[in-house]
Amino acid sequence: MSHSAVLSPGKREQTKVANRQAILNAAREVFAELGYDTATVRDIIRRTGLSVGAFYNYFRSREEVFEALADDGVRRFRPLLRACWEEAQDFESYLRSAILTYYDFVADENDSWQAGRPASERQPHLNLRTPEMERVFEEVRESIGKAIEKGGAPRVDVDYLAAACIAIAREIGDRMLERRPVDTASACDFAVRLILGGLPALPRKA
Amino acid sequence: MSHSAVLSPGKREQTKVANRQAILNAAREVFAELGYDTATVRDIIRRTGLSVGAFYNYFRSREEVFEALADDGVRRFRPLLRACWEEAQDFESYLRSAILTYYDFVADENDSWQAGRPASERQPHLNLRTPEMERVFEEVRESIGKAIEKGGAPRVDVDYLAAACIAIAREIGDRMLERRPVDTASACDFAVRLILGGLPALPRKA
Amino acid sequence: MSHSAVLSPGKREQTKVANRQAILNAAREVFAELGYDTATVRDIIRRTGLSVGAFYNYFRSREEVFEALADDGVRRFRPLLRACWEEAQDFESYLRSAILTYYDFVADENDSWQAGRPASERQPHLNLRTPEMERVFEEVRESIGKAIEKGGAPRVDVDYLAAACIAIAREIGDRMLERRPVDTASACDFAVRLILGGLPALPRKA
Amino acid sequence: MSHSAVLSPGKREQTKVANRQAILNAAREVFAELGYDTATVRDIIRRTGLSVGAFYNYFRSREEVFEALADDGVRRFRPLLRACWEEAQDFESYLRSAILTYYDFVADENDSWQAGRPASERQPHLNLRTPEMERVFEEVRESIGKAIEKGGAPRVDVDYLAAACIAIAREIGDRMLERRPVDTASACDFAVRLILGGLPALPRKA
DNA sequence: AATGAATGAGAATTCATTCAT
DNA sequence: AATGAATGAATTCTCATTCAT
Repeated sequence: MSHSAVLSPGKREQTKVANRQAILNAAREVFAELGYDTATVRDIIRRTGLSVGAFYNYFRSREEVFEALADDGVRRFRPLLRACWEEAQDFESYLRSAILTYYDFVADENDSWQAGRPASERQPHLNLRTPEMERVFEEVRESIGKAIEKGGAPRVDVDYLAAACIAIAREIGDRMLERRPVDTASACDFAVRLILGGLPALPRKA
Repeated sequence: MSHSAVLSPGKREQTKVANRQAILNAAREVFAELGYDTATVRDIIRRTGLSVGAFYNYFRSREEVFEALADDGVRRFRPLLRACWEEAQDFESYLRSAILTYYDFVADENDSWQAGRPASERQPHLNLRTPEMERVFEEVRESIGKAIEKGGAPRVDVDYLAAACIAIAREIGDRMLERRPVDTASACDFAVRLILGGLPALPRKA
Repeated sequence: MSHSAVLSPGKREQTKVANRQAILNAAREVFAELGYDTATVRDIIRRTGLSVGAFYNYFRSREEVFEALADDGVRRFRPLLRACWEEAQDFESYLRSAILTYYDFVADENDSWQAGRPASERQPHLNLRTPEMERVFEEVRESIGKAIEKGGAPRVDVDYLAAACIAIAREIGDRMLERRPVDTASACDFAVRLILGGLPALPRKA
Repeated sequence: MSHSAVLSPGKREQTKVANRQAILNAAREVFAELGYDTATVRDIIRRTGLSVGAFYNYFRSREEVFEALADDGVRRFRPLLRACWEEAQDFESYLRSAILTYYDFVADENDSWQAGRPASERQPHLNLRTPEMERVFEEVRESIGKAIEKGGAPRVDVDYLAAACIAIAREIGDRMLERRPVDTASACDFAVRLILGGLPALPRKA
């Protein structure tokens, strides 16, 4: 309902782009709510107000929409991440800006998913293991790997460390989204301190 | 023919309990290999030598077997975790023994899934996001929360911290299982040091 | 309706065989009435009183049932044709017995398709281009080829001749089935005379 | 772009009549290549450079285009056949000219379907059971019937005979098209001799 | 007229679950 | 209990046809 673009207003081209986007948005939602394998084409189009047939005008298969979704995510995220990399002076500053960028990104996505829907329908436990997010994470993992190698602690098990950083960032991120207000700054601070100094370095609560 | 559960040799005298266990084991395997949504009831019973009908004698639905699987995991894991708790002197010793216990547990599960199957059929990337493991993690999360509150850093954001510990332990655990030989001790060491002291505390590679 | 075997009577094995046969029969009918490409799985199972699912218990795909149908036809027809071959003294006697055998065969098939159905539902124009019949014809074509080469007119264009014999036999056969009573003997006589002596050799009508 | 039927060069100034003809031609091709049931409306219009919508300006349905195609075929063929009829002195001369006319006709159609396409894309087995050809055959059948009744062997089973003549002509015709070079004269000779004198009358090979 | 996106009925196939034996 | 055939709703995808532009 909320996305039904369709039918009358605007030029052909506009509708086309809008419909494609409506399907992508719906797919993002459905996938976050139902999980990758459970989400069906009908689940997706039901939210768009379009017909099954229309779906296949925009995407050749169920697979393809998830591919496109993933591409879409990285395409928007990659440049942000690259900027962090280029502006970073050391590992810490890179880590901090990368994680914050990620948290702002997901907070934003989350907002747009939840937007315009009654509190009763809010999805508290969005599944962040979307194909979109997986791609974003591959991106992050790689850049953390490079940052570690370049920046400082070279004799450490980089594979384990990158995996752990991702895990921390992702998990704290999930929790962050469940709190109100969503506070990306302090979540980021927590994650960075944990990675850099462990338990003793964590911020004390008031 | 018609009245005994035959087919796989050595399962000749399956009692009711044994059949139930056979289904659980098969389900664990199938789920680890195929993933929750992809695994079908027929995939499961095929490995047991039982019939579809028999499946429904032991479990009311496909759902239920996964529920039971989860219960089964915790039932076996909980006592081990409780022992850690009771023997622990401080947060560090608890953390170390809890994580090691978890790593030994999954390494073991993994072994038994892979046992008796040709190297060519080994599943390198078992899916550890089984319902079983999710429950085990809830258990761990809770105990970490309690340990933190009791043991040391009281003014820290416990929810974030427990989540991060879990994330680290789990992710490092996943990576550990993909290496040969599977080295639970050093994986545990890595995880504990990261949690307690962050990057500077990590073990250096030779 | 007419074929619904199903459900209660008889042993499991009996039902199984009967159902498989019911599907084959229904497929033969449907294909004869609707043509190969138009016939759907639902068309077939509708006549059996079975469910879609049951169809896939017996045949792995829509393709497979048509394969099986074709096999089934040849399997029954081939031995009859072989007998003609072995008993034939010359090309004429072979031709005559082969064509008669074929006419008896299709008359029989036709009977069983039409059996037990009200006159109003009789299908006057059954499509004999079923996969079944195509196979039968390949069989016949080959044997005519061999008979020609062996039996007599060696310097003739065998490929053209065999094709023409088949065409004559098939087409006269089609017409024969539309007449009442179905008279295989005189249809066969007509075809054989035409092939062996052309127009002048044809039987005069009373 | 938006107002002229473009795409294939040389079709720039398509009038209504020309578009209609373009669709018919495309349909003939597509049907010969793909078969009646497999050919889709989109297959057809793709070759014309027109749009789906345009198709429905010229034909009310997929059915209708095949109807029209059939009509088109007879409309072109009927006068040729009538000429044969009028010039024929006896049954033999009629038969010979009618069959030759038919062979020239199909050889021609076949040429135009294959024209301007690389040898690699040649369709060796064009489907001659098009609605167009079916109509042509009805035409031929009828005229053969009349020729027989008028010309000579009156006491023969005309229905069987006409059917057989058609069958021979058609089948030999199919084979003829698969040979190189396409030799309509000798194919016609073969068919006529077979009809008029049977096996003994056939031409001997060199 | 021409365009091509939208529609939705219908196709093949899968699979959890039931039930007669 | 055990068996496995039967069921039918649900899935992905296709395609003739309609209709707003």
